[in-house]
Amino acid sequence: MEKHYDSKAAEAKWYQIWEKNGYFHEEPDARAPYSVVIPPPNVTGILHMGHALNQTIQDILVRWRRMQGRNTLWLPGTDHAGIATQNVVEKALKKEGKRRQDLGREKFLERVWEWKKQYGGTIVHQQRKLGNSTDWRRERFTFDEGCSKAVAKVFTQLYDEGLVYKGNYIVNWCPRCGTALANDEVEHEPNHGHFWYVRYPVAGSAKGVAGEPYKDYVMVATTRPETLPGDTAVAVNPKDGRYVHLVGKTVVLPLTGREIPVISDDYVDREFGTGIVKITPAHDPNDFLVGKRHNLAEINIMTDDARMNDLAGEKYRGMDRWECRKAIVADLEAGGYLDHVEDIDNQVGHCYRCHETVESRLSKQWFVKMKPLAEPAIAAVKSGEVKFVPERWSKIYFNWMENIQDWCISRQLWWGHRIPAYYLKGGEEAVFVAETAEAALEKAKAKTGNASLTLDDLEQDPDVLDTWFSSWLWPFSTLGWPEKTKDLDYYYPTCDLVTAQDIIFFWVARMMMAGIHFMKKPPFRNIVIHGIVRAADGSKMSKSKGNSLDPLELIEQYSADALRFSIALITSLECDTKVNKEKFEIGRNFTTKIWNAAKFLEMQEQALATSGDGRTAFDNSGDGRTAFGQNLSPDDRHILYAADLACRKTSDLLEAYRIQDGALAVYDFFWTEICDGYVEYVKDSPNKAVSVAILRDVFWKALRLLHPYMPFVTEEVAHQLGFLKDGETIMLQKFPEGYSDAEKAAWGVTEENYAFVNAKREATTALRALKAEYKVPPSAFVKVTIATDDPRAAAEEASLKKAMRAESIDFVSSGSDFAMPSKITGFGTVYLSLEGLVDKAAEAKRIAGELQKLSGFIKASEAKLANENFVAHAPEAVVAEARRKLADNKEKAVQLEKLARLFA
RNA sequence: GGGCGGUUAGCUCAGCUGGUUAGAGCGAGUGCUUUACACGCAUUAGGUCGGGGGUUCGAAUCCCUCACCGCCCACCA
Repeated sequence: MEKHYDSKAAEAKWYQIWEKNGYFHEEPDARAPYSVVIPPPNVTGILHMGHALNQTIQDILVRWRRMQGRNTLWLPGTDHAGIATQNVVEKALKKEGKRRQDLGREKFLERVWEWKKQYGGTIVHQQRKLGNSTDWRRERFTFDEGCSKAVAKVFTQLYDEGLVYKGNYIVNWCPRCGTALANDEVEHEPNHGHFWYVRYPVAGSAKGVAGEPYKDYVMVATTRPETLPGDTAVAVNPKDGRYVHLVGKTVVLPLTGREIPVISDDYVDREFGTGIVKITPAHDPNDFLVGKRHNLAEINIMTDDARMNDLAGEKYRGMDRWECRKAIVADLEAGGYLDHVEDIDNQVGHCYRCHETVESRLSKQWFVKMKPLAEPAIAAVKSGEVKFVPERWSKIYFNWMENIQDWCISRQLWWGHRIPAYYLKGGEEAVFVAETAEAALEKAKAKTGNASLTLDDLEQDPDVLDTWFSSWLWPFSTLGWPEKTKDLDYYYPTCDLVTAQDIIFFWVARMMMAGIHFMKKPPFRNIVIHGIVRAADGSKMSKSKGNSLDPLELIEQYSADALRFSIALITSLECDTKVNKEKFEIGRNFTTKIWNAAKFLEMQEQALATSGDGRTAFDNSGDGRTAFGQNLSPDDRHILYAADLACRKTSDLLEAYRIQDGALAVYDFFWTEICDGYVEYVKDSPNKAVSVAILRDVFWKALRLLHPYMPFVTEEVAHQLGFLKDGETIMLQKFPEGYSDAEKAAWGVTEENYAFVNAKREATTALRALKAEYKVPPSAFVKVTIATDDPRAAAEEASLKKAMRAESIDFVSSGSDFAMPSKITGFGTVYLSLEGLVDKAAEAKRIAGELQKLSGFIKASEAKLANENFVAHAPEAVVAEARRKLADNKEKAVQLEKLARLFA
């Protein structure tokens, strides 16, 4: 093996082999399936830390299940991302001095498809760098032919069921993007604005004095004076004694002379502003609802790009909304209508894409009625059919689902699934919804009785559907729906959905609804929610802030395995993950450790080969284990026990989605048990051939346990060490399950032995600590005395001598008594003979401190044991443990007192 | 305003349904070029588990309350 591991070469080589050999791809068969669909990243996207986290978790689960023998599908793909993609292409056009309108719809869409062909694969290539074992042969795109068919079918079916409707509605409108935005797509931000207090004269009021043109008026406070021309009422609270007498009267709308009614409505907050609100149904969502309740006219005074239209009045027509605000305020002031202005802090909505201030606007949009879809989706989680991991997210899900609003699904874009609704040219009244234009034509003929209609007489709705309208079908549209395919039959419902908390509403909840409605089964069994990757200071990573880490750079610097393992180790499903670059050194260091340990094993085997022993004890057939013989040493049996434990633990933890704990378990097994523990033993093992064979066996187990976390280095090492031949892959090896009871019995692998060796190591640690405490150089050979009654102890003399760097070890019975510094361990009391000089005063002081601490513990334990209730109620094991601990501490105290006398 | 989390060692976090003297990694200190590995080995020091109350023989863990931090939803004309 080479001195250093070349991660780049290994990653490039193995990924290509895996993909080419079709290891990521399976076909339905008799085995149990394990399927996962990837949350499709935007086709415009580039890989960021969020993807790295999300996909690492999925790949760990997928590779683990595959090794368990499940028929595994991890389906990749991308999202066509309506606005984002259109923006990218429009930006490119702008550089050529063109707008999309200059090209026209057809040509523009061609441009977008061209763009997609050229750049759309970026993220898909980047994902390969992570080592994702996604089935690229089944890669899908939300705007491909199959997904588009599914979308048309779904829209049509929902329409036929009365769940899709077209309505006049107040929507959030982005004047720059020229499209409606869902509530979730509006970002509210604090704004320092103004409150303009405006007098609306009561109709018929007499002229007033100078500066107050009318005697009787109501005072309205508004933050948006530019919408004034659209007012169709002013409202007061019905319980507001100050104003009830006005209800039913009319006031004159300033600057227009139009008379509008005073109405009463609970919506008005008596405490806020003046308690009188101007009602502009066409430009405010709350006013819109008030208007509906009171049958008010809806006067839309703005154009699509937020300029004033004809209805705003001759003077303001064509002005942009902010200009108009200035003009109207000036005119109100000039006319004596403006009473005063106050500063106010409020929230203003912005477009999540372009950050333009959102305008509430009346328009015709398509909606999906959500209540009937939500109910069964709530029930599926309530019944436990679908589970959230961690469970607490179900609360958030319920909260949203139970208060669900209708979903505005139309978008005024060109890039997206065109709404399959058709109108007769020249009239918008009659709508024909069908999956194809031809089918719509048949409907039109039937409805109108006009058999001579042709496709030319129809025009399709110009709008497209919200991107999520294709994403919510992802778990089944990608498997072939609406066709009845084998894949659909076999892989649906999927098993786990892994995603971040931020798209529970956008995506997860909607997939639940669509899956249940169209497939009659929820789309997945477990919804695994992980946190968000944050910068070291806890803030969100963003390119503009410059605090984001680039996974590709991290791979370049530390390797893909390092990135994956580090992420797995530092990420808990419970909370967000804060990362900085240094965190990835954990994985990098671990990769190096694995490589070096492999080199050690190789060297040991080569040494055996030249000495004639060869690799006799190891046989890679079957599960790679063999009878190691009957006379294994305690250390041999110890590592076998540890390996057995690690296998069981890792599987159990992964089963519970405790990916972090699983990573820690394997890490600890490999580093602490194998490298720090067993490798040190193997170096001087009295029975090298057997010990090296055992090392080889547990090494192979460890590699397979690690493979889901670190696919590349495990594959490379498995081949380097000859665990696998050319043409084989670790990906498809069996995930290790631990040893059988028969094997463990034959080898004498027991928990007692495991504890015994741990105790032995504790004795070594204690001795080293004694050396350090008394400033004895670690390399110095010392005289050691161990007081113990364990009959197995003396047999460990050789290995202890080596580990302790002891010149001699005297084993004596436990009652013995020496005035030497000592430590009590599970192995016995370890004494260090101090032949050198020690600062007596300092030692006495230190010992006194320790004694004090110890007496505190002893007092506490004694009190505990004197407590009848404790003895009566606590489990026996706990009481026994307490007694033993007390005895230990008392013994320790006795030793310390002796030592104290020595230094006195 | 409604909802959900969090507060444990200098930092990032474990600690599952209450039970030894509360753990890990990083960081810090000290000592080691012992031929797998300084991306390493050995060793040491750091915490009255946010405050207060309660339940219990026993609370980081359960309950109440307060404080602070974060996120989500709805938003005030």
